[in-house]
Amino acid sequence: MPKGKPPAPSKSDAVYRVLKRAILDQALTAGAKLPEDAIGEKLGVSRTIVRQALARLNGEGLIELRPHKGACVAQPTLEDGRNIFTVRRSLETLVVEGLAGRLTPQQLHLLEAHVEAEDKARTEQPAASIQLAGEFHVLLARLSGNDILLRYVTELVSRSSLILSLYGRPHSPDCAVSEHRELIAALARGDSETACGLMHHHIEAIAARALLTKNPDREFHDLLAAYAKEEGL
Amino acid sequence: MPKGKPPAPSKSDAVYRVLKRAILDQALTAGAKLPEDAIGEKLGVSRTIVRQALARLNGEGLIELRPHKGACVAQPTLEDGRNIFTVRRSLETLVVEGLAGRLTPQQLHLLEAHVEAEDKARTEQPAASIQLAGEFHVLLARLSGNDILLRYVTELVSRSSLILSLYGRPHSPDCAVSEHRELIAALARGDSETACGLMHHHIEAIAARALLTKNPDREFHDLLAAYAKEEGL
DNA sequence: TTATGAGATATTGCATACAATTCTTGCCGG
DNA sequence: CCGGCAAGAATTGTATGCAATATCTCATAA
Repeated sequence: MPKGKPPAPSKSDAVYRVLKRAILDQALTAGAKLPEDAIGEKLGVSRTIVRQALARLNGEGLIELRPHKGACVAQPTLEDGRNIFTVRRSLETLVVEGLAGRLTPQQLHLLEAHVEAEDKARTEQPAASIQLAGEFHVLLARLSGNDILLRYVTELVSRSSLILSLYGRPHSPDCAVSEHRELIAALARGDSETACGLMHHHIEAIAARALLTKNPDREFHDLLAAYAKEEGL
Repeated sequence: MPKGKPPAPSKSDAVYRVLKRAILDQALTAGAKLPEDAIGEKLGVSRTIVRQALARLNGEGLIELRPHKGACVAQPTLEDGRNIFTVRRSLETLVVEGLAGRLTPQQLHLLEAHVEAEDKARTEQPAASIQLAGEFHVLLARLSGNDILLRYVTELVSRSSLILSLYGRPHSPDCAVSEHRELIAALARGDSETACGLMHHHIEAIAARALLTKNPDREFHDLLAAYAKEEGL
């Protein structure tokens, strides 16, 4: 029986997951300060643990870690946003390219069930909708069987949520469920060409929705922020 | 003068760089144990610092971090190797796609100077040759101006070194300098199509050289290792 | 009123001490 | 001679304390 061991539910991991979820749910909005002490006290662990979690989140680009100034939820610039979606487009196209025509019936069922859940959430609980949409892309990457690819896609999807919260229209569903359905259909019939094209445009559509710059001042703000960062301010 | 501040020469970073270099230079061969205490003593820092560096290296896939059992240099499986090169091919093609025809004369000169250094090192100090070949790819990614892309390519190039050391023919130059030259030429004349094709095949060639399985037993070994890992052994 | 600067406060950087777990060694029984 | 077991050693996981740095407060002077 392939049981392995319960993967050592380390405290650091727990804190990491809590913070990540809080960020993705926008309970912690972009730019929010993340003092080690306060977090540790709230969660009942020492600063050591919190520090590890923060370091990991920093590595994944979800928070920024300025020396002697503490951590805060990352505020990706518009350029970061564009870059993230550029890489996402490339990698997720690679995912579907490897998946077309190679999905087992079980895997197809998994995907369809997920999309159905998305559809249901879309009307019943719009909050979870965003999360589910992201998880669809992660699920696709997982099915590719390529762990490295999975890791990068997961990271990029997470960061996309930040982008959306900063520049997207509030509460806009970031993925159209219909596009997910079309994609699954193309994958099922092994039409790699169409599937890649669909994913390509799907990501473009997400990027378009996410990079709306709901606030015109934001561009200016980012421009300044970029210069400020170069000067270490 | 855009000076910024001296980027806070944190001790953790220093240890991280030392260990990373040691791994990439194969001073620490794959599978080598990395006891926190010993490293800390050697480098004159506390375990706290070493731990941070190890966590970061773990995040980048250069070491493995087994709970309560310590860290060791990662031993990527052949499948990991294939996955890494698959993603590299996709991302580095994206790099040249964005670079074709957009390189300034200064940037072109930088690339040519680098290749020249590679060529010189190829005969004079074959050890540095491998490192320089990797840095060429990182340099290209940097010129793309896409920070996310740069981060991923850097990571993948590093991990490729590990793959090469495990499965490649010893001391084989992992990049043909001539291929780098052709690529630069295509980029200079803005021939995106050709440049992408060249990069595509270049990565394929690297993968072929890196995944030779110089030792036939290795496949078997990896197979066992994969199963063992599932059982938590 | 505004700008400046010194002191106070808060937060991070780092090292050390202790607890928990795993690995080693040597003994004992079969 | 071999296998199992228990005590000890070694190594990692976590918490805490001190030092260094940044931030804030507020008084003082132009």
